[in-house]
Amino acid sequence: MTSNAGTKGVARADREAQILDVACRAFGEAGYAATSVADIAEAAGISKPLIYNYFGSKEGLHAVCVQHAAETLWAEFERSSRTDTVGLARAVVTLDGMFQALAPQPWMWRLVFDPTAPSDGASHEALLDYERRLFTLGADGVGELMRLAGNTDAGDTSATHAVWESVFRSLVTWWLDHPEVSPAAMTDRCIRLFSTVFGDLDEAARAAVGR
Amino acid sequence: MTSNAGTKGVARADREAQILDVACRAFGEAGYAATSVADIAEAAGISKPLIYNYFGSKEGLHAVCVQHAAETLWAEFERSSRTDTVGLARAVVTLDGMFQALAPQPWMWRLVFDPTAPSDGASHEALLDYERRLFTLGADGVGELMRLAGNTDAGDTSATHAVWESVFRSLVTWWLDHPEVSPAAMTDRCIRLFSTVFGDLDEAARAAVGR
DNA sequence: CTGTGGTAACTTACTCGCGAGTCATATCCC
DNA sequence: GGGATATGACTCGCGAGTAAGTTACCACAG
Repeated sequence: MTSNAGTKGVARADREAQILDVACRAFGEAGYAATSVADIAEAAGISKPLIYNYFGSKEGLHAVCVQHAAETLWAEFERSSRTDTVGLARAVVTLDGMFQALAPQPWMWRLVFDPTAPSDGASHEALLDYERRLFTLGADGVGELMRLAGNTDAGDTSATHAVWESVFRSLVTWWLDHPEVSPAAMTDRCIRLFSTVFGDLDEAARAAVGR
Repeated sequence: MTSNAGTKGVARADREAQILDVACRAFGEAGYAATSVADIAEAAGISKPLIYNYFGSKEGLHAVCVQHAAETLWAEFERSSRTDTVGLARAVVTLDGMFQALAPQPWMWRLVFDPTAPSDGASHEALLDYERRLFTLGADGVGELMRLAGNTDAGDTSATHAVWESVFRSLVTWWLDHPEVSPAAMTDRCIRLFSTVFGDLDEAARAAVGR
């Protein structure tokens, strides 16, 4: 009986890309802690040592996954931030962009907000860096709104920022838990919710996302 | 050298209570996954097998901890729900009660909302039961507000409920991350934030918590 | 009031499985 | 032949769970 070892004619770069793709899904769907390297190898149809050859360690592979996911999400946040909208309109635009970006690869979200991710090492650094950038973006928006509302207390602003990020996350998470809802329908829902809570939205909000 | 075995004159019930207390802190502060039974035994100044004698398994111990914590939090939610407040006033009362209940034992919160808790078994059942009860309570409040606002869409109500729970959780979490803020100061902060976002609060909200 | 047996409280020193990480080796292509 | 691609079969540590034995307390017989 012949061994299964030996090249299969797949170049390293291609194999790395394939492993990365499989790993992103696995880490994103099951979480870092619940995913073993053997799981990923099996899902990719290769053996465990190949992953170690190419990525060094489980954490090294995770770091690359996280960087990829963070870049994807960050690109979307940045794009939204460059529209000339403010306040709730800006929020709606950002949510709408995120729904569209996540539709083909919903696991990317949980990959970035994985509570079982390691709390040190390269992947942790990548996440911290992403969170810092995201924080700045969110803090700008919230800070301005608070100033407009006449509240300049630092603690209040900090807490409001935390609440806003949490609202954003819960809307995305709710959508991820209801996969039958299209991105457009979810954006409409967000507009309705904001209208219900804050009163009718500025026309700008609807216009910004083409409603 | 003599062995260390043998009773130390501590009755089973007392020892169980002591282990439970130590375990609640450990699970609540580090999370279920990151806490080993040996850690708990060491923190309690006893040996691992004693825990197995009394609680059967790590998960069995966790189940008792979770039940204890859920009962504590639930008692507080129920108490708040029996006040004759509605809308934002009710929210403020509930937050205020939770801050006061958590002040002497802040780890109880993360014990209940631990993302690394097991996803089956007795402790999972206890958490599901708690969440179901909590869900009903929250759904009532949110549903009524949505109806008053003229929105009866089931999906909208479901999403709003998710957002409200997330807002509640993020306010508590923010407070837990700022231990220098007293419960009373945090309640004041919540009142200010709600006022900033929704306009001035009904006097009822302030009166309900004695401001 | 003093042995004495039974039981509850307690520990030391293990087993066992799982998953991260490694080593030696095999096959293929140029 | 030599380097890139690949794998089977390991080691190793950690944490859950256990078997077997040790000590202190207590009820009761003498």
